[in-house]
Amino acid sequence: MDFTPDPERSRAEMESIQREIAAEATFVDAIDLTPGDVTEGDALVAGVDQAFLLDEEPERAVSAVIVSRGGEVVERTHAVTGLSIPYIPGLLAFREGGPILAAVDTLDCEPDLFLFDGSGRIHYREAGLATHVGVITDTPSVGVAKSLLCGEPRASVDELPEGERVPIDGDDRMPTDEVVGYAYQSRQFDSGRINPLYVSPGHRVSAETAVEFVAACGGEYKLPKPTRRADAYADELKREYTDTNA
DNA sequence: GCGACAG
DNA sequence: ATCTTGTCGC
Repeated sequence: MDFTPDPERSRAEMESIQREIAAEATFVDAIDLTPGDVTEGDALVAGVDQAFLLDEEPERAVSAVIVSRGGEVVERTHAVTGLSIPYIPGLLAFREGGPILAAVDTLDCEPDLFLFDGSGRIHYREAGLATHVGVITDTPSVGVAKSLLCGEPRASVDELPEGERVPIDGDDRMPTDEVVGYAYQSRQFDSGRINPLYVSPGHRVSAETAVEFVAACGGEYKLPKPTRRADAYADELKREYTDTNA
């Protein structure tokens, strides 16, 4: 089945495709590597993020991918792609999925795990960006979002101590009651007012393991290092493509 | 009609 | 996501 994000689809078709993707997705561990392998340096982890050129017609996206192993960057690549549909909550993958795949396709290596910025199973149809791209590439993937799309934290997420996590249960807007992800406080300074990350399975990883992987990636900031690096790289590229054309 | 809503 | 410098607070 071809799940390539086609922006020309009608909204109903996109939603239908997402249900098919969710059916194909695996929300249990189906990966050889463990979070420990990330720490030990035996896993190739790819961080993916984007920056946008919105003052153009059509708008363009700069998709950046940085692959590291044991904290060392081993490859980085990117793609600049035209965007055809606006951002619609729940349909993010149809706007950004194609551009991301364009960048991933230019990769020389084959990552063992992808970290996407956005949701995975924490999605109305359990098919967020991380799940969509994870299923298409059939590669283990994790979604790392900075805010919650849907689902209900089992407990208050305010003043969550560093390193702690709170399960996110599926709510009435979702087709499941299971734990679809975790609120995870990667960094916390003095008083607890920093929002946690919302980590969810993309494909071939369980919610529990997804958080462990994010924790194993480390980093001195809120975002896991692979994501932060991709973030910085995307911004750097954006500056380049802003003043020039090619 | 009202509220909620990844990036 | 993006527009944007300095600034309030620990």
